[in-house]
Amino acid sequence: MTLAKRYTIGPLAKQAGVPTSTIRYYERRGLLRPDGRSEGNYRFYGEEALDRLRFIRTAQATGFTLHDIMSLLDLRDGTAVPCREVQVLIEARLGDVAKQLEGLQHVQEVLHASLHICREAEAKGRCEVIENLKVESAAQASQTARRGGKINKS
Amino acid sequence: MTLAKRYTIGPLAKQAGVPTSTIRYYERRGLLRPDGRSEGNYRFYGEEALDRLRFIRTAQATGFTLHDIMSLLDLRDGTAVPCREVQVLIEARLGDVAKQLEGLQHVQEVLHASLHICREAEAKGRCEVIENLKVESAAQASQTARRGGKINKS
DNA sequence: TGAAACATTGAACCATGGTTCAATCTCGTT
DNA sequence: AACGAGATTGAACCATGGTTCAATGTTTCA
Repeated sequence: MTLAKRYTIGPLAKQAGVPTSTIRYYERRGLLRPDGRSEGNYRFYGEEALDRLRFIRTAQATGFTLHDIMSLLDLRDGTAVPCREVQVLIEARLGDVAKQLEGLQHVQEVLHASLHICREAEAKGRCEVIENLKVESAAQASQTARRGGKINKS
Repeated sequence: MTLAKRYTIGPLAKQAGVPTSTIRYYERRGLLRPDGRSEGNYRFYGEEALDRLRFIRTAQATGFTLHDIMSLLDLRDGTAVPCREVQVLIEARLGDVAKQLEGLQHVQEVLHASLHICREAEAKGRCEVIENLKVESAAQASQTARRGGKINKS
């Protein structure tokens, strides 16, 4: 059997690249429980905690809210989740993700176009990007980007 | 000359698809001033206000913060348009968007795979989705996305 | 003239995702 | 034993992007 490494909160935080305060916050939010407590009441964590933290950060970076992430983690943990329900959840997620992808791709196009125009205009001393954004914005009935979380200045 | 239409805040809000409270909020934040006030102190707006609102919503949907949007609007309003600054903003946003796209695509793959496995497992009465998610998350280093604004549930 | 619908204000409130603080405890080292 | 680094707690604080409220004023239409 593998002799499990034990992190206290500091080292874990360092490994994961987040402040300890954030880890405690996640714990408050129910996303990450320490494996246990030491003699002197220090939290300790194993490798999975690191996994979990990375999972959280990744999911967050892709626009899931902490709440969503909780569900995902529940799935991962297999917390009494029958296959059917899992499928429903995953399908819902996939729908969301597809929408987000579409939205983002459109955004990317608009930005690319704007940048291009801006660069060209620079030579002529006249910036038309703004006009462009204006037009594009008028052209869109109304877009939706469902969410997005603020993440640490990397 | 074109007889300018005058919106009061309500109709403007309806046209733009945002609550009036949001329009007042934008005003507080310095993003949108009414063209003037009526006899009875009602705000009134012209067509440009609508443009401006749509611009704001679009820019927001593309992940700019209200603060960034202010800059963009200032640029748009300014006679002299510093193209360089616009470019910097856009480039930053493009970087973010690219990262988000990558992340989302990965998530999509993972979810697809999970769904597939889940469906197969269903036949065998055993759900292995969880293990899969676990593995996938471990495979990722650590992502960063700079920001993202929450936008109205459409 | 009166009611309904809409607008005004400032201030308080909300959710999200955290950070900061003060006072206290524990650990590892010398 | 003592020092510093690191951990503990709950509570307060922060920024962002809004929403809600109460009390009051304005418009519109019958």
